[in-house]
Amino acid sequence: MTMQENLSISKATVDRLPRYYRCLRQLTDEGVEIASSEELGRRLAINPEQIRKDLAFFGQFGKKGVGYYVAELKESIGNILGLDQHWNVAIIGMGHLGAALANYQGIARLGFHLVAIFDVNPVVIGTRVGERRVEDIAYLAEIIAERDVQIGVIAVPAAHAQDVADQLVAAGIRGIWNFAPIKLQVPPNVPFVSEDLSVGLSSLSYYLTHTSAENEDLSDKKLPD
Amino acid sequence: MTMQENLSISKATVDRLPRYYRCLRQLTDEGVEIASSEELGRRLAINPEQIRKDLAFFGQFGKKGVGYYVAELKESIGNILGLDQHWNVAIIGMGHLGAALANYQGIARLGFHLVAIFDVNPVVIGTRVGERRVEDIAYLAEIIAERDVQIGVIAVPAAHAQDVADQLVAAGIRGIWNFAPIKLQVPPNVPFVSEDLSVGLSSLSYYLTHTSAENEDLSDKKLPD
DNA sequence: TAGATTGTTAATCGATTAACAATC
DNA sequence: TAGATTGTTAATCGATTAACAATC
Repeated sequence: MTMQENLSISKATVDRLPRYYRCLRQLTDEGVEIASSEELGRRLAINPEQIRKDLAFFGQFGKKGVGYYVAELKESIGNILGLDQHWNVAIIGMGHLGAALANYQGIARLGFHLVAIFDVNPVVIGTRVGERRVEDIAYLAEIIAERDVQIGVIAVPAAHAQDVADQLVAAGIRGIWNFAPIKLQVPPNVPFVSEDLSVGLSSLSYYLTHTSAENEDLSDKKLPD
Repeated sequence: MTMQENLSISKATVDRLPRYYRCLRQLTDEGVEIASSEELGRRLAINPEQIRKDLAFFGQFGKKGVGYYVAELKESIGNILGLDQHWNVAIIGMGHLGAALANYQGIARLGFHLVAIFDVNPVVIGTRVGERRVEDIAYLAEIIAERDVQIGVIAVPAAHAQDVADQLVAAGIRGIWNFAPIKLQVPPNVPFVSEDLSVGLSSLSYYLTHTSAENEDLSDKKLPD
């Protein structure tokens, strides 16, 4: 994922927040009510100091000598990430990747609402993915306005990605989650995050090639489930 | 994607190599024979100095006063990434994500060979994905040995990911590309790269929440096509 | 030759880690 | 109170950027 930071919070810090959030959810599920930065660090393989530092950018969430109240911290980080807001999402491109994203539980689990799906292929248009109908991309602007879509997910071939991005921007989208391996050009007020899966596989190849019997542990890109 | 570096090449550098490689491919397709670090930097939105620095870790690939011969540099970076080697890949889990990965052109385009697909679901076992038959995960070890699989791709639900990883390791897998949002525990000699898509979407939410009219440009995770 | 661009060293910048006073 | 753990400042470490000599 790529994103240029603003304010003074580094991208590294922002990228760790979702991981803290997920961990706190798990702790909630396990019935754990209090966790120290040490415990969080153990579970995430992140330095406790790092965690405390990251959190300190946003406020004071812990109790000295005690730790963090899991429910409280989860709520706070959720708010920092904006997960308490109502985000309507549209996916553009119903190829295999688009379909996987449309069915990806993680999106709904984080509270995002998939409200529109688009494709250009007449064979695909009109079919259903989950409970949603695939719309003709010709009606992109119209439907985005109608359904108040804030986030567009680009899952079209690289050759069409910039065009789709332009259309999304023209339609008033607020942010883009891009899966096409191109350098997206969008106005500075439209944040976007790009994912490039091939980087992960290629770098794995690199590590396989360069580590005979060395110790490995590469882990920190991203993960659906 | 996450990976702990070895030797002295930083993960940041390794993660940029695939991007250089893709750019050089595009230049090849465009018939461009020579490119300067400046030109590469423009196309990738990376500092020319950064590019020269990254390449310098591996050797001297350019010609002073001239630039880089595209074909040569592409070949060199391909070799550094180990893309010249023959990698056999198996995907475990034929849910929507697994199916998307099985159909993901990027894998084949980089020269990886998808030689096995596994699932537990009897309904899915025996069906075909592309030209491959989905195998019963019960035969994982057997088939991995038979087909000489080096790379395992974990696309099963988080709850089963560690179990699958253990099986892969026992079967003698050399590296793992993991899509489950868990902290994988594997022996130090088995490199792995983890992808967590939800990080990208959550951080987009963060940037949308924290940048009213600021300028944005988040870009550097990963991207399929 | 003059101009361009690399490879590499030095300077800067930023992120991570260590240390510790504050305090629950 | 004594022990634990935070929040935060200082120290370290590493990565990026700038500068420039080498040279095509």
